[in-house]
Amino acid sequence: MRLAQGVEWGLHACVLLAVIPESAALPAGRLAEYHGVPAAYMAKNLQALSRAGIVESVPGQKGGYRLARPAGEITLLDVVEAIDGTEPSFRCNEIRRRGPAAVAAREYRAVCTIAEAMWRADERWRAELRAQTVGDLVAGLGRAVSPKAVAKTATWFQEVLP
Amino acid sequence: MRLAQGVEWGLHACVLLAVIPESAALPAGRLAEYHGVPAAYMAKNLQALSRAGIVESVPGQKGGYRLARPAGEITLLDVVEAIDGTEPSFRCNEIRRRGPAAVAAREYRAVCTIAEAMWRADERWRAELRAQTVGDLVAGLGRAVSPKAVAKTATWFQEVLP
DNA sequence: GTCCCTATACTCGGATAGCAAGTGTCCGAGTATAGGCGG
DNA sequence: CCGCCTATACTCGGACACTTGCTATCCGAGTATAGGGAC
Repeated sequence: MRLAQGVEWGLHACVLLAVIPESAALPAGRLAEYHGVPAAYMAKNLQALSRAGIVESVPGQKGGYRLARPAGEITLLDVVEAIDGTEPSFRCNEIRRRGPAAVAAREYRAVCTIAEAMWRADERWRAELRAQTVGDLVAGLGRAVSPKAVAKTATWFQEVLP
Repeated sequence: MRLAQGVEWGLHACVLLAVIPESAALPAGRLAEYHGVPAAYMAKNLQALSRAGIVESVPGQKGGYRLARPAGEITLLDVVEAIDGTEPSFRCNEIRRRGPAAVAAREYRAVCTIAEAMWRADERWRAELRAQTVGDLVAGLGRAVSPKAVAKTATWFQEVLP
């Protein structure tokens, strides 16, 4: 089970968008440049975030992307589901209804016990992601990233932000 | 993010192996037949379970597979990791170290905040799977599966078990 | 000097190839069994 | 009648094609900007 690569990029992009001035917008190319990833693919993932209403796009020259709502109201689950999809990781194919022990469909009222257990674990995973927001990540940034990196980022901002 | 198909089959297979007499062994072909799935692919997954020490194989004629230890000591996580692998769903590529804001490797002592959050969610998922055993599934089987299906399974057992 | 218009350059958005991993399959090595033979 | 031996048939185990979905890319539609011209 592997989460899509774009989830990592989407999360980093959201964090970066959360620390720029609220009125400014950062184009996909710049976001890709900052993270050292292919611009075209980063753009694709940003489109997914846009469709989900997490970021909003500003068209035209000097346009780009910015957060559609405060970072504290964007959960990690929002970002993950926007890029990776909402369906649970475990998909029940009801194989219990096949083979020699199969009985009439009427008999299968209770949900498959195995699927139930797997979906419960899935829900735990989602609950944890739902409990944390992009704002929390930004708040914890001070102790996690070195002052030098902060300074270089600030310099980069002055270059790309008008 | 999609869990491998084989996980579902492996779990169902373990449940079935848990309800047959302890000394008996069920070949891969029979397990596949019971669940209505391709025999060759079911065999592949059983091999993974065998490598992980969850089931043990009995070679030769009248051979097959049986649980390597009591069902109560086989967690769902054991089965999932045996088939789907043990690496976490989120893979951190350290993209923070790339691009114009990158600094010396020495500065990145703290783990990436985003990866930390994702891995914590992953651990919640694993903890939930670790808390439930194949034995628990078997215990809950009585209320989940209809008496008719139980009867048909018993009949099938009499055909395939010597 | 101010306002309006036009051309530009930049942006996003969706449609299009490439590749890796999961899915599905096959055949060979090994072993417990069943039958036959000899004592 | 009993024990041993051999041939058999069945099992698992690993190596080989194929398909789906993620990865990566490109080009067209749309818009705010910047510059120039008219008043």
